[in-house]
Amino acid sequence: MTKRAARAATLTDVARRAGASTAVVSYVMNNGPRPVAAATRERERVLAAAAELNYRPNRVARALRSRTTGVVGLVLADASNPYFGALARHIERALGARDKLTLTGNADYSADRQQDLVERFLAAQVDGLVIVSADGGADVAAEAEAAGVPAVYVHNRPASGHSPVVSADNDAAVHTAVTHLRSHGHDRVAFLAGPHDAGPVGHRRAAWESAVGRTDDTLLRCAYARAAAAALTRDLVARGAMPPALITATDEQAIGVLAGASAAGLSVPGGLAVVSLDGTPDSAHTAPALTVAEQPLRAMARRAVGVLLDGADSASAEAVPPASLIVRRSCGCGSG
Amino acid sequence: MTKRAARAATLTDVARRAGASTAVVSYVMNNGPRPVAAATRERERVLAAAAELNYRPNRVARALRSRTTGVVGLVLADASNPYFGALARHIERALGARDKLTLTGNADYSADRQQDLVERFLAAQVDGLVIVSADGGADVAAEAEAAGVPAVYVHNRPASGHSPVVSADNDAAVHTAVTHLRSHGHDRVAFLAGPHDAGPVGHRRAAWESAVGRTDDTLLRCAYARAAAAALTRDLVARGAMPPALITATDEQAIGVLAGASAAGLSVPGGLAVVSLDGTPDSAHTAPALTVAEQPLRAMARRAVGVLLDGADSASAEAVPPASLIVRRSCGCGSG
DNA sequence: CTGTTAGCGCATTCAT
DNA sequence: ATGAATGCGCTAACAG
Repeated sequence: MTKRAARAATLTDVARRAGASTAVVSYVMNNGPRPVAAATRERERVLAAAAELNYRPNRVARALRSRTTGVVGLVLADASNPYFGALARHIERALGARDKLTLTGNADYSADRQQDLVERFLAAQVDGLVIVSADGGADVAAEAEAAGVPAVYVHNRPASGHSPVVSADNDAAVHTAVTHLRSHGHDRVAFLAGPHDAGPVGHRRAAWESAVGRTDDTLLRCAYARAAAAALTRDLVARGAMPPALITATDEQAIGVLAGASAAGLSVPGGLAVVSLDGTPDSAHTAPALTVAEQPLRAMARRAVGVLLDGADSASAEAVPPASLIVRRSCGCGSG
Repeated sequence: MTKRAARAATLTDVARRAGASTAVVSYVMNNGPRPVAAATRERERVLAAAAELNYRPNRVARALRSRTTGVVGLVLADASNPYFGALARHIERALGARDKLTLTGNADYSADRQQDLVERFLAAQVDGLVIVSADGGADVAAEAEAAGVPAVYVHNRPASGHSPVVSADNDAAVHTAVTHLRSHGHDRVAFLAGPHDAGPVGHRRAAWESAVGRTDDTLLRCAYARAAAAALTRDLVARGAMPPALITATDEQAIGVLAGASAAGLSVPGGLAVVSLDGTPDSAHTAPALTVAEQPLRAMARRAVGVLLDGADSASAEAVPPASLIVRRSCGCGSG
């Protein structure tokens, strides 16, 4: 209780206390754009005054003047989904490394809410926008760019979009998964897709079709939710209709399948071999551990931030490597 | 490509186009604080001009003038941890319902990084701060309050802190878990604690001790990570030292235990009954599904936001209910 | 009911 | 090398 909550110190306060002008103090605080005599700077002057007053530059004022906030908006379909959550975490980290603050918003898979969030972020004068949506939605990046704000899509770009997009190599991932399951002697490899074939996850279903190269392998469908996949699995097991080898479009579904199999008394990988396609951290500690084609989320995040801040052809915009197969127990490998 | 990225329209632009003053336009945009003739407002005037120019109020300028940004800073230990991630999601939602934008930062369990984030958020003139740390750290809320910015701790408050804190009722949760396991006939109930007994999770270990009321029940320890718990479990099973009934301090550990048990061939709940104490969404779809004492994360988030924005005694600051037991299969209940 | 005007805190140009 | 003065876009007091 030394001091009552007083008005925060401003540049003017520091200047007065240091017996200097606001211009000089500004030059000192920003190391430029003009030189300041070392004596003025240190010797019982500017720096000292700033420290004594516990001066903290007001970024709002700075933003108004310099037309740049140092804040980037991150629009997510839903951070509760571990895939998006992990992506968000990497994006926030990459942004922080570039000295940007992250304004985060969840659209809950709603195109309207996504639109609203973008509107708010634009009003907040963000320096850029990273958009991670599940599928569909308006071309909000175009809207941002019309307002002079750069934007990047990650994971999914709406059909009508033309802005840069960073996505994983789904074809390679699916191909890898199919090949691995076949190496276990599975002639037929079923696929658990989403409810509709929209978006990049829907694309995986097409990749599976072309990878198996035949038309009689089983195509299963359910929502991208653990509970839905678990229910489907219990039902299939009860009807004796569960195929022996399965690729799931997402980790969420794979985890649901494992839960359903456990509840139905079906052993994995004994009675069912499973490979998933995201490779989020969650997949490493399921029972049994999931074999996955792991998407390089961190590389995707770094590339997205590079493209956003430096343009698509900058050196900082390193390429995204293909998914890599991580062999664990759910496919039948290992001492399971 | 209809228009090249031009300077965004300002209040002045709208005023000029509508043939009105900036004051009137401001009154219209904000519905106040003074009345405006309906004719001026609608009839081919202000609203029309704003729409034609695609006017979007600059919140930075507004913030500078009104000394309030409409942005709240959320400092997290680590959003990758599903417990914190779920909490963050609820907090963002509660903040959105109050028309606040959320600036999110992850401290990665580092006190230094947490300090740095708070500094940045304060410089960004946030209207408030929500701090979710694992344990320890400086009393950053006090620092914020010294700068005139309200702050709330969620989950954990550092020992030296005096700011409001919203936390779960750990004692009740642990007691519930112990009682349930005993009802399954388990005389002894082991506990898997964290590496040190710091923070609220450490508190759970003390609650367990008092709940079992004896000194010879097994106390296990490992890091709050799935991998650590899985490794510990494999080791214990290999040595034949795994107790038959176990309460884990966190869901992360419980999931690790399940993974370890699966890898080691130990059946749950057959050979080991497990109850966990967080109840994050993840716990519902493990194999087998986890019985948990579920923390009311959503209520905690709402209360935190209520306390932050309206003060601790406001009506909006509804109380946090105790944890509720969710019975699933890992304890031995159900048709497992 | 509406117009004019003075700052909010800072970066920067123009003088010195 | 430094100081004085201007304006970023907006809100709200102050005049009509």
